[in-house]
This record gives sequence, C-alpha cells and structure tokens, in this order.
Amino acid sequence: MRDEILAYKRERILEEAVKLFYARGFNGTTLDDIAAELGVTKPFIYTHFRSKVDLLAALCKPTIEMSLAAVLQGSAMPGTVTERLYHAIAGFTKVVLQRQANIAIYFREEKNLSKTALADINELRKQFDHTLSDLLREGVEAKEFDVPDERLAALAIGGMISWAYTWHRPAGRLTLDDMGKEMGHLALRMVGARAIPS
Amino acid sequence: MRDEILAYKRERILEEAVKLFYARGFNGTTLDDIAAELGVTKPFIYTHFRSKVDLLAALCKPTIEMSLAAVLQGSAMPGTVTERLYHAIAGFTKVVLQRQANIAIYFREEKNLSKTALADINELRKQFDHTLSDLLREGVEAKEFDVPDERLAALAIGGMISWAYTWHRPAGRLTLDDMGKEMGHLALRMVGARAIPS
DNA sequence: TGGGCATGCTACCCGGCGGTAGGCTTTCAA
DNA sequence: TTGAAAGCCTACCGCCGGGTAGCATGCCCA
Repeated sequence: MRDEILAYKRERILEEAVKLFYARGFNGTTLDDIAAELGVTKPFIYTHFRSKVDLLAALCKPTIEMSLAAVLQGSAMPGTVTERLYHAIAGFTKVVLQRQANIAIYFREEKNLSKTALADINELRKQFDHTLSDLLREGVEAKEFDVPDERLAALAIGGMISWAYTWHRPAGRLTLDDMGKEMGHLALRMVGARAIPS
Repeated sequence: MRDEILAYKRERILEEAVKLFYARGFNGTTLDDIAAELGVTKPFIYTHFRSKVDLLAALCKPTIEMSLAAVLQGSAMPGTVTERLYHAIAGFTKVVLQRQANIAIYFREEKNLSKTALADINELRKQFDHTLSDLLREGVEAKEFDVPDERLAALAIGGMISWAYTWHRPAGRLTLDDMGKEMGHLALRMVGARAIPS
C-alpha cells in the first residue's frame, strides 16, 4: 500500500515531466514548472528523484527497453523469417507511437543524460540493431529476403520507424495497429520479401 | 574585401558553433566556449550575431534550404519519374550526410529556435514534404510506382534518409555517393518501382 | 490526549551564463 | 603627426534555476 502510493506519485511526476519536456524541451522546462503543474512544490520532486538529470533518464530508459523488447518478441515468434520481421517491425512501430513523447525526448535530449545512463541505453540500442541485422541476415540465408547490405538495410528500417515520432499525430486517420501494419509492409518491400496478406 | 573578411569571420564562428553544439548540445555550450575555441572573446561574437538563438537559426536554416533544393532539383530533372525520385533521394541523402552536424542540431534543438525562425523553417519543410508526395503521386499515376498511401510513403522515405544523421560515420566504408545510391535504391523498392541499373 | 514520525512546504543560496558598457589599440587619411 | 573611427577586449551586471536546510502540518499509535 505504502509502496503503491509512492509508485503512483512517481508516475505522476514522470507523466507531467514528459508532457512538459516534450512541449518545451528539457532546458526550457524548470522543476518549478513541473511542480506547479502537479500542484506541489519543487522539493517534493526531490523526494522521488535525485536530480533533474535523473528524472530525464527515468523517462527515457524504460521506453528504449520497450522498443528492444518489441523487436525481440517479434523475432522470437514462430513462423517464417518474413512473418517474424513483419511482427517485429509492427511491434516496434506501436511502441514508438505509443511512447512518442518519451522517444522524442530521448533523441532530442541525449546530450543531457549522465554518462552512466547513456552507456546503459547505448547497450540496449546495440542489442536492438543486432537483433534487426540478424533477422535480415537470416532472411537472406533462407532466400526470403534480397538485400545487398544487411547493416544498412537495418539502419534504414530502424530510421523509417523511429522517425515517426516527428510526424505522427495521435488524432490522425490511422490507428496504431494500422500504422504498425503499414510500416511492416513497407519494411518487407525494402528487403525484397514477398508480401504478407493483411 | 571588407565584406569578404566579415563573411569569413562569420563563417568561422558558425563552423566552431556547429562543432560544439553538435558535441555538447546547444545549452551545454556557452558563448565563452565558442569564443575560446576561436581564440577571441564573447563580445566578438555579438558583432556578427544578435544573440545565441540567432546563431542557432543561422546554422540551421541554410541546411534545410539545401535539403529542399536537393529534392526540388532531383524532381525537376529530365527523365522518368523513377529516375527523378532516385536522384531526388540520392541528392537529399548527400546533403544530410554532408551537413550531418547541422541537421542533428536542428532536430535536437528545434525547441530553442525563435518563433519566427521556426516558422520559416516549417514552411521549407512543408514544401519538402509536398515535393516528395507529389513525386510519388505522379509515379503512381504513371503506373511506375505502386503505393497505397503516398503521404505515408513520403514520410517513411524522408525518415529513412533523415535518420542517417544519427548513425553515419564520415570515416565509414561507404562514400557519400555510394550512400546516396544505396538510399535511392531502397527508396525505389519501397514504392515498388523497377530498379535502376547502377 | 500527546508524542513522534512522515510528508511536503517556505525560504533561501549560489553559481553559471547571456548580454552589455565603455575603454584601449591599431589603422588609415589628411 | 594627429585625429578619428573601427575593432576587439576587460570587466561587469542581473537573472534564472537547480538544489538544500529547516520548519509546519497532520496522521498514527499508545
């Protein structure tokens, strides 16, 4: 009970911080701003986070973990490589769009992270890239894909999806699922795979 | 002569600012840092730029203009739509990689730009998106491309290229031209166009 | 009813940095 | 040789904002 309340308060701070960092930037947002939005005061935040930079890391890292988890889960599914790549991409797309603000903040404010937080996240990203590259290589070996350069293709696909944080509007015409499927199909085309019937 | 010297000094300031903003972030770099790197002092910078924010705009805007120019030039070339898209993408890719630091700074520090500078740049980006979308629509009408959703495909292609600022290493194995060609081919695949022999 | 602990607030500190005022040096024209 | 203007520097201001010390409030348990 005690712990749940604590965790809830922590979550509320994070929520509000995400909103403000997303709208005004990390350096354009003061801790007083966040506190005011929550109807509390600055020292309250310091009972949950050691510093402003700590707060930043706390809102970036889990999102990167979710991204990695999505592609890992997709790539570990049963089915052909084509199907697995499709699901990995669709899943990753959904994470990016669901956590659009967190993703945006991470990419914009990377330079403000502490050395250690940055190192942790870089490790996750490395695993992410390898998972994608490996999937592509596997597809090439299975003769399902046709790409001259797996590393480059993996980066291109990753970029195509990640970039969505810059233009996606939650109130847009497509649902999250639709977006995931569309991106999945575009990715399959890029690697020269046969289309999956949707 | 007078003007050339003035322009040269301005360029030097911009160069150094790009280097430092890229490495440490806009807010992580002080004007004293830039001045020190140039072997001058802070007031010197103020004889060439009205403010730190002004400096930021001066190093972002021309790069966005170059990006737009590249796709406009490609799309206005003689040849089939497929060829024109290919050249537009290759050209854009080369701009992104050549001006990697400026592109990175722009995307990261957008929130620090003045309202007016931001409005100017947004106008350029709108033109950019339209140019790409129009090219895709034209290709569909000419039966050279096969995409269900031109807007989405344009955003996906734009993202795939733009994203390169996050991973490109100038000392990497591929030259600028190679990268442009690779990206051009990937883009053609995404829109279902017949490959261009390289 | 009262003691003590948890919780969050008031009030403050202080360092960093964008921006500026005014002076010194160098250059060039007459 | 001198006047003056251009160019750059020294020295400073003032605010903003991250972070903290110590107090008030209220709740729980005896």
